[in-house]
Amino acid sequence: MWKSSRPLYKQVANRIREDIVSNGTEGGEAIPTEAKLAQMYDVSRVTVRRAVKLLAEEGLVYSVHGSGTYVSEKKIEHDIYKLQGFTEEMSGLHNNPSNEILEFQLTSPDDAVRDYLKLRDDQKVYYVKRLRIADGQPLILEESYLPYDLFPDLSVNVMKESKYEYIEQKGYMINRRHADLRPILPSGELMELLHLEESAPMLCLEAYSTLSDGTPFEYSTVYYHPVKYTFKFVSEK
Amino acid sequence: MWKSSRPLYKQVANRIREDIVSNGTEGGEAIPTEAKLAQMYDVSRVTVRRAVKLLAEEGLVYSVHGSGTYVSEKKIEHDIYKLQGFTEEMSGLHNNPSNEILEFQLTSPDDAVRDYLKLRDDQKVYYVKRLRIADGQPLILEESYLPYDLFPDLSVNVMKESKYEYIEQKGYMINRRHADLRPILPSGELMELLHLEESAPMLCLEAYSTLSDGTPFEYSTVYYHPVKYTFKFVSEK
DNA sequence: TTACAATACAACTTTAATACAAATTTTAAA
DNA sequence: TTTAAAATTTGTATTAAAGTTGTATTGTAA
Repeated sequence: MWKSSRPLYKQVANRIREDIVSNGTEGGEAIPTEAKLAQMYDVSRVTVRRAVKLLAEEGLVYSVHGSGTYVSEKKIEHDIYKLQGFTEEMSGLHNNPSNEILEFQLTSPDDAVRDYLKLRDDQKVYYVKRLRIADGQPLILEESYLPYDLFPDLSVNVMKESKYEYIEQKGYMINRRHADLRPILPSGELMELLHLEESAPMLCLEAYSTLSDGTPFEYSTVYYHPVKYTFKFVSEK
Repeated sequence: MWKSSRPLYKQVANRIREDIVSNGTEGGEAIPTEAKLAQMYDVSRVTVRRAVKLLAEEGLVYSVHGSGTYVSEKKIEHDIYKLQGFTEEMSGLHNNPSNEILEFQLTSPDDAVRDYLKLRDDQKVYYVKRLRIADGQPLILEESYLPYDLFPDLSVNVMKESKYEYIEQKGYMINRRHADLRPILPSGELMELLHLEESAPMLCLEAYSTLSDGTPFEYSTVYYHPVKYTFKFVSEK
């Protein structure tokens, strides 16, 4: 039944792969348990495990201890840390980046922000307004609101560096970022800060981010330089 | 030929999601209580809670302690990571979608289009200009170029229905879409077609799509109604 | 020696069942 | 109208059983 020319676990891996495709198993769906696979292909569970491990290393499936083995979702590799770095890279302008902190204050949030961050009335937030600069040119204006209770030791120096790096160093697990992208016409202040000559339409991103337990930890509005930034992205089915 | 299924709580989440859509539950309306959902789907309340938590993380619903779980207010959102056609998107929102074909002709592409679609000089393309309408309101203007060689039997009727459905019915596998999103001010023609009163900035998407073998099969420019359409990212870590 | 099989057990997840706490909404009483 | 109690609903915790993956050990055949 089994050729001995190739390692058995590789043959099994190939059969599992074929079956996943031919059955049209969708992303997120579970494949049979290791015990069942062993029975189906008439091999030992050890061999099945080696085969599954191969497929997992390929990225086709992933195993969850105690739960099962699932077919991977075909997702865009989107690094939440680098949404801004992503666009900078696209424009080829990631030279000598820096952050200029325009405002940094502890304040009471307005209702909209309080709502997004799910805060009680007495909770305060940091309001940070910073200009992101590359090659001496202002490219991005960012306004962020961060709950004081989550980041009691937030400082200007932190915001000059990587915000997300700081958050993860504190042991928080970043989970999702919900963002809305919309076109706007720049205000006078915005034109001044980004050194805009003409009032060309530009992109504005409104986002709130959550930790793995669902707690919102940031609400931010980001304004992108109209000429130097277009959003490029690749979506896969 | 195996039974493969998602975890129970994911199935429940999907059923709840479907029921919200099929029942036409409006934003702000409550969904059944966890106890009722558990009874309806014949699962435990724990499972229902996990499912609801999933939907809450997605942003579809939100729960209020002691009160209930409610459907989030929703604009028409365009999830750009889901490579989804307009028809499918709208049918998910039960908005009675339709397409009005403004132009349909076989022509020789200009150099830019020929370059994107990797065509020889003698190859021709369909040029289709269509207005996409939901609930009687024009929402999207799309200009597409499709190679004649790939779709020799393309017709106006096809373009009145779902383009991507047609492509997949022909046995092609859609793979990627490379897109570039940028803000513009609408032209006079655009304002007229989309029934815009004021010259508000709007979004324009330029994209080319490829099949799984890498063949480009479409180049298109899409203009989105500025008020009714927002672009939504959900990035996960 | 190496690859595979067989077995046993550990660690973890899922689901269920139950009880109670906390917040909101409804109802009833004053 | 105001206040207080009751009912409803979501949030949290615990326990338990069954199922699945992870790990280790030993045996077997080429």
